[in-house]
Amino acid sequence: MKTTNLCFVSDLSQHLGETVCLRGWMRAMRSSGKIRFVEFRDGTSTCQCTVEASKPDAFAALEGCGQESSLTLTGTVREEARSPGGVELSIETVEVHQQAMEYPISRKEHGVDFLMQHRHLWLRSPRQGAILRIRHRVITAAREFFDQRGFTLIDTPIFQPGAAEGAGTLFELDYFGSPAYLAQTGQLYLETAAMALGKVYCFGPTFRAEKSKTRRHLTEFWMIEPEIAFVELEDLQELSEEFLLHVVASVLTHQQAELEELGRDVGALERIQAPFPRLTYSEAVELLHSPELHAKLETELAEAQDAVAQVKEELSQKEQQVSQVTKAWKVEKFNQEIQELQDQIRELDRWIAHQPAHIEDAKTFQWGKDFGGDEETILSRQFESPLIVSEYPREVKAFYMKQNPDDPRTVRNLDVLAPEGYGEIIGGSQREDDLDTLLARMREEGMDPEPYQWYLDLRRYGSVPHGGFGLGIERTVSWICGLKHIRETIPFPRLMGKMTP
RNA sequence: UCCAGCGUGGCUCAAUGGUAGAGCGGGUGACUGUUAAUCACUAGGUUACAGGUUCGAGUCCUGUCGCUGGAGCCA
Repeated sequence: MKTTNLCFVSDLSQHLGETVCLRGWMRAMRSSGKIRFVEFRDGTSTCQCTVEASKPDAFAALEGCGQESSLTLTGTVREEARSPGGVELSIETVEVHQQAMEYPISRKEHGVDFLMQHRHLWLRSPRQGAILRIRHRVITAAREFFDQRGFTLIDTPIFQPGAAEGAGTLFELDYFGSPAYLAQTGQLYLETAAMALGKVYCFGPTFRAEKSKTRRHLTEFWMIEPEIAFVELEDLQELSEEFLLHVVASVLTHQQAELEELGRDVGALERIQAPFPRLTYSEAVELLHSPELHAKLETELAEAQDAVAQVKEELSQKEQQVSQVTKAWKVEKFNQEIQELQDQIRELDRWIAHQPAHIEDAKTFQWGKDFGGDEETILSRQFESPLIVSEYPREVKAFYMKQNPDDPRTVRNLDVLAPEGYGEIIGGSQREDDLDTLLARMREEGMDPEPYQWYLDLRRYGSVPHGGFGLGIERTVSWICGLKHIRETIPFPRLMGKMTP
C-alpha cells in the first residue's frame, strides 16, 4: 500500500507541524455538529483526531463509521491542550477501508464470559495490548538472558511417547494407531542436549490435562527451561535468581507505560533484589510452625479486618454520593464502583474467614507433605523478593531428581515462589546422575525402565552432575502485571472446557 | 471429581409471587472542543432449558445444561 509520510501514533509528537499519514482503527467517534472527534489507534498507541465540516469530503467520509472501522488518515500534527495526550491530528483526508458496525465490545464494563467469547476482539483493548506487550518483553528478556550466557536453544518434541511425571495429567492422542502424549516438559530430551552442548534451553508450549479450574491454571502454557552440565543445586539457585532479576529489570526498563496502563504497583517490582531469600523445605516447615509467623498472621488478620472497615467506609461515602448524581450513566458508573467495593469486601471477608484455618494448617503442617497453595501463599508473603525453597521430601517429587547425599529423605530440587501470593513460577532440580540410584528410584515408583533406556544412557556414558528448571511464562506475566487471572496473559487461553476462539 | 455462587433485550444490570424496565450499544434528528459528550425521538424480550406448586412464576420447588470461583493436582 503506497502512502506518503507514513507515521505511527507512538511517535506523533516528533512530527509537530508536519503533514502525516496514519493507518489504523477508530476506537470511538464523538460528534458535536460541525466537528468530529476520532479516537484513533494503530497498534502502537492512541490519539485524538479532529475533522471539521469545512473539510466536507473528510467529514462526510466518517459518516456511518462505527467503532473499529479501519481508516487511513492524513492531516497535520499540532499541539493541542484540549486533546488527551496533548497532541492532535487535524484531518485533511480520510480513506475508509471498511465501515465497521455494531462492534460488540463497548466502552462499558463487560462480564468475563462475554469477553472470553470475544477474545479475538478483546485483544484490541488497551489493557490487553499492554499485557501482550509485557508478555513479549518477558519472553524476549528470558531468551536474551540465556543467549547472552552462551546457552543453545534446543527444540524438544511435542509428541512424546510417555510421561516424565504422573501419566494422568497428559493429553493422550492417537499417533498412527499407537498412544502418544502432548509434551508436558522438554526436560528429559533437554538433558540429552546438555550432555552434547553443555548449556541449553528450550522454549515451547506444554500441555497438562489437569482438571484445574483456578486463576493459576491453563491446559496449554509456555515454559522456558534451561538445562546445564556440571552444575549442582546451589548453581541453579543462583541462576534462577539472576534470571528473574534480569526479566523484571527488563520489564521495568522497557514497559513502564504498560505497567501504568495496568495500574501495577511498580514499587513492589522495584523492591526485588538479590539475594533472594532461600529456605530448605525443612526450614520452611519450621517457619510454618514458628510462633513468630503465627503472630504475624494474626496481625495480618487484624489488618484485614481494618481494611474491611475502611472499604465499608468508602462504600457508604459512595452510596451517599450516588444519591446526588442525576445522570443515569453516572449513577450506573457509581453502582459499578459500589459493586467492586462489595466484591473487595466479600473477598477480604472470605480471606478473614479462612485465615484461622490457615494458621491452624500452618501450625499442624506435617513434614513430608507437599506444600499446597495456602502454604505457598503464607511463605511467599513473608518476603518482598521471590522465595527459593529447596530440598523437598523425595516422595512428593519426580523420579529424576537427585537424592540428597546428606539426607536421603529429600531431593536436590528447588521451587521459586513469586511474591504477593502468586505462587510457584519456577520448578527445577539437580538430576540424579547415578545409574543405580536412578534405577532403584524408578522401581520404587513402579516404572518400567525399558522405554527410558535412551535416558538412562546419559548415566552410562559420561554422566556428570547436571540440572535445570522450568519457568512458567504465563504465571510470571500474571505476577509481573499484577493480574487476578492467568487467562489474560496469553492471547488465546486454553482452559478446562474452553477452546474457542 | 467435589464444594459454593450465578443464568432477564447485543452488553451491564433492575423488577414484595401480581402490567418485564433503565443505562449503554443500534437507528433518526439537533449541536464547532468532545474526553464513557449532551439533548430529543425510535426499534429491540418464549426471563438458559424441561417439569412442578399456585387464581397467577423472572421470582418458590425438582431436574438438566451453561458459566464463574475454590479444593485436589501443578508452572
